[in-house]
Amino acid sequence: MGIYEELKARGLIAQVTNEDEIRELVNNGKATFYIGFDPTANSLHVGHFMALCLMKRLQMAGNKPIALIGGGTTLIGDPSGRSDLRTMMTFETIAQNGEIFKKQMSKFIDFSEGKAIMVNNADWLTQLNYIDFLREFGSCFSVNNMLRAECYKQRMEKGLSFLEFNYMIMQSYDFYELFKRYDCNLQFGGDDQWSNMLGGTELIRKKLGKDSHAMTITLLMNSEGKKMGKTQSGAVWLDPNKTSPYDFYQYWRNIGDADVLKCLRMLTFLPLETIDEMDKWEGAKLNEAKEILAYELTKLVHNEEEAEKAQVAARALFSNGGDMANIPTTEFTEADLVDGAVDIISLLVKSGLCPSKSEARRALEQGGVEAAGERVEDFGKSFTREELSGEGVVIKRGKKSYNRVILK
RNA sequence: GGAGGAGUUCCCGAGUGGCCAAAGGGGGCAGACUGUAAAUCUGUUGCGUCUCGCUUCGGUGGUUCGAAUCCACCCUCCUCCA
Repeated sequence: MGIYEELKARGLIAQVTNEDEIRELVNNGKATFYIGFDPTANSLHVGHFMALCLMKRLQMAGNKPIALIGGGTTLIGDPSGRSDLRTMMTFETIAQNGEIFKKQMSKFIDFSEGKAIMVNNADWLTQLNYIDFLREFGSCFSVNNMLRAECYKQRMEKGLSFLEFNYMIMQSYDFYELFKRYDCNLQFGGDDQWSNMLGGTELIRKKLGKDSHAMTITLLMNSEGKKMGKTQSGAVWLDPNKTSPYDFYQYWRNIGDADVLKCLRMLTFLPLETIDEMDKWEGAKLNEAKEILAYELTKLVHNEEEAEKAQVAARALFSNGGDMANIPTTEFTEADLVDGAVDIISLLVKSGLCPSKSEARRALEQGGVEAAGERVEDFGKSFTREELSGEGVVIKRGKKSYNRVILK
């Protein structure tokens, strides 16, 4: 089975420009492909992770990846998949984010000599001269066609600025530039990028008379049709400071039954046969598959040690096995003590279990708080210096949020 | 440039002088049930020194005892005309 067939079996491929030619390229390690990452935040998230995995798989099959940091395109803002206007980002923020992206990517992709390259489209996009560019490339794009693209259609009602309208042209130009510079013959991207990517292949055909290809990755949706990797409090980040390995592990551990197998196929490097075997599991047995998924992904994104810790902590909290040493902990100091003790509301807020005192009160009222294994309903409950020293106190908010508070 | 319409809490959306911290729905959170799943039912959902106070309805000023609601100016978006 070639890499193309494997990608297909894993459900990663959404759309392709020409299946036969792409299969030929990819299976024989003849593709030089690129994926663009717009540095809109100060960390990569789960959505990017999929693309990184895909790059890695293709790299292992002998193809050459180009990671494109969208330092230039981010100055414009991609309207695809968004219903609202993007807020403009400063040049400095974008540059900083780009640097962070670089570091995070190097963990997954081998960027050593000749194996892969990383480029930043700010290098060429910011050098463009408006009039020259319009004459040279503006003539290649039909506004009529662009407006037919799905990503713009959705925005016709809500408002689309000329700035954002240009995004497609910039992305198309990127592909053209990479094609010329590095013989990049294939572009990958999320399925919402399809129209932008076709813009590139068409531009290359018009300007250079050459064929190039595009392929989109299935967007990771859950069974309810929502993008995965998003939580109420935002994206699931790859940066351990933004999403702790424990939370990362828990995100996958809590995934819906209907989505486990899909995630195992798309995101892990477990052999397909192993995954097909798990496909036969049903009911409570699926919980094991979730544990495997959570462990594998935490290992990939962080490392084996962190995955182990997260698993031990989770088992300690949810199934009375393992030890408490690795559960998320908040340290208090003498300065937090009032009359030698800390009240429950402060503990809930400072440990991050509740975002405000009002909410902490509510949680207590509703019987959603446990401390040291006992339900707490009294607002005035407090914990003394002695209780908080040593092993500390494990506080539980709701069914799944735990935090150990300890006095240092 | 002209004419009309809109901007409300996490999201959608009601509210057109006091009874408004603001209906309803979605989402979130908590409780029950369970498998750390889904579905369902119940409660809850601005902040705080919490039977009370403070801050919110695009922005800034104003009218009024009292403004999300009225007035003025500004900003943003939509529709039609140019």
